[in-house]
Amino acid sequence: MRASDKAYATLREDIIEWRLTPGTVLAEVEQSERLGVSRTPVREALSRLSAEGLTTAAGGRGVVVTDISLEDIDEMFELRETLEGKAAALAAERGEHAVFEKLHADLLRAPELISDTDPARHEYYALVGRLDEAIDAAISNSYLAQAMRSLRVHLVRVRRLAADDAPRLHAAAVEHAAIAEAIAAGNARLAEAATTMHLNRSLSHVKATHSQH
Amino acid sequence: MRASDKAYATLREDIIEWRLTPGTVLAEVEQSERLGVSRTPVREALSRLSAEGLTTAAGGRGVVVTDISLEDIDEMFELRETLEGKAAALAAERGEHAVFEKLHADLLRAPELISDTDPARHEYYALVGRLDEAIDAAISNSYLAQAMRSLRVHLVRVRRLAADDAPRLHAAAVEHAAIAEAIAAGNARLAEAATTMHLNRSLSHVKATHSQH
DNA sequence: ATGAGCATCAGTGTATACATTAATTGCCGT
DNA sequence: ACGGCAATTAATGTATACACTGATGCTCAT
Repeated sequence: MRASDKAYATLREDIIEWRLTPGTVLAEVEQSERLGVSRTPVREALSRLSAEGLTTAAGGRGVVVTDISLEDIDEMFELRETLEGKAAALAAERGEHAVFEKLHADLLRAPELISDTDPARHEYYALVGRLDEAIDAAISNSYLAQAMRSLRVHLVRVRRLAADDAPRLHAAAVEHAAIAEAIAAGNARLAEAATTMHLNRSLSHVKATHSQH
Repeated sequence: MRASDKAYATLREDIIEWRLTPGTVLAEVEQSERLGVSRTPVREALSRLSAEGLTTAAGGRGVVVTDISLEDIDEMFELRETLEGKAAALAAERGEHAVFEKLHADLLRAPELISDTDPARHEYYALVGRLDEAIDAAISNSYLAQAMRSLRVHLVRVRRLAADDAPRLHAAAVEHAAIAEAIAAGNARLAEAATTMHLNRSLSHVKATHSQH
């Protein structure tokens, strides 16, 4: 593994997990010492992070971890609704029905995964990730897929803030199942509507839990 | 101006203007000699270009200029329709009407700019650029604006291929004017429809001129 | 003659020394 | 005492030397 990859992965993880909080300045020398590599791979890593929007170049004086405001969350979900709504519709038109029928069935059994002892809900999130990947593959549009991937990075940060509880995850699984079902049925408008509903409920939940802080 | 900025600007320009054709490998030492800077800023520039998608990292062996296939153009316009349609609708809801009334009036006078002697049609493209900027500002959504900016880089490359002729530019100006008018009227659905029409006509024109080669 | 293995080389990956810039602090003048 | 200018310093920006990896081509053995 290249040193720049290591630096990038570590910093990215630290930012997404909120160990590095917004406003923190990431100085090259400081991070190179912390990560045990030289400045060059650190520069490369910071450059990649800034391109993703996780950090922002602060005019000559290092890069700072990007903040996420309440308006940011609204904006992100507005774009997300546009992109994922279109993606769901395209998947309904172009996807393999069998793939989404399988996902639909798996998602209906998701409560088993949530009631599991794993506090991080790895299996549940892996299943939802499989739905995302299936949609990505079905749309046959690398530019749209790329736009969704860029956005997902920021959404993961938001999710870490929301602290999904079991009731919300159960409801979300049902919503995901509805999306998969609509795609499997080849119903583009229904798939888009199901996505819109799911995202609006997610946003409401995020804002509700966020307002408690 | 920093050396890395210079390297980035030069390479970007060369790729967009098709002086560097798809498949060309950009070796660090080679480019550093050509641009008169050391390898470090060249690396930085290539990194930025790859993040934008203008180049693709070819597994350890340098980066290559990204190709644009016919399918790519279809995919780009599919995403563009999604993003710009939404943007036009939001601008109709949130924008300053006066700004778009002014743009509407200016766009109706665009034929004067096209019949001008300037072969590059700087003034015309500057006017269309002002419409884009006005929409960007009106939507109040930095994530959506960012997604459109990322896409525009690739669209400029496509436009260079299409070689817009005067008749098409006249028609496009009318289409742009219709978008500005709908936004000024605060009619979101009309603005989205006008955008859809414009983009479909643009795509047809691009594909028509492209198929001649 | 052909195939496999080794050696050479070209290229990127990393470290570090040096240049440059911008901010902060201290001093001087008013 | 306050404000501005200058010097210092700490950070990034750049260049370059070195390391390492992957590829290509040559040689030797079968």
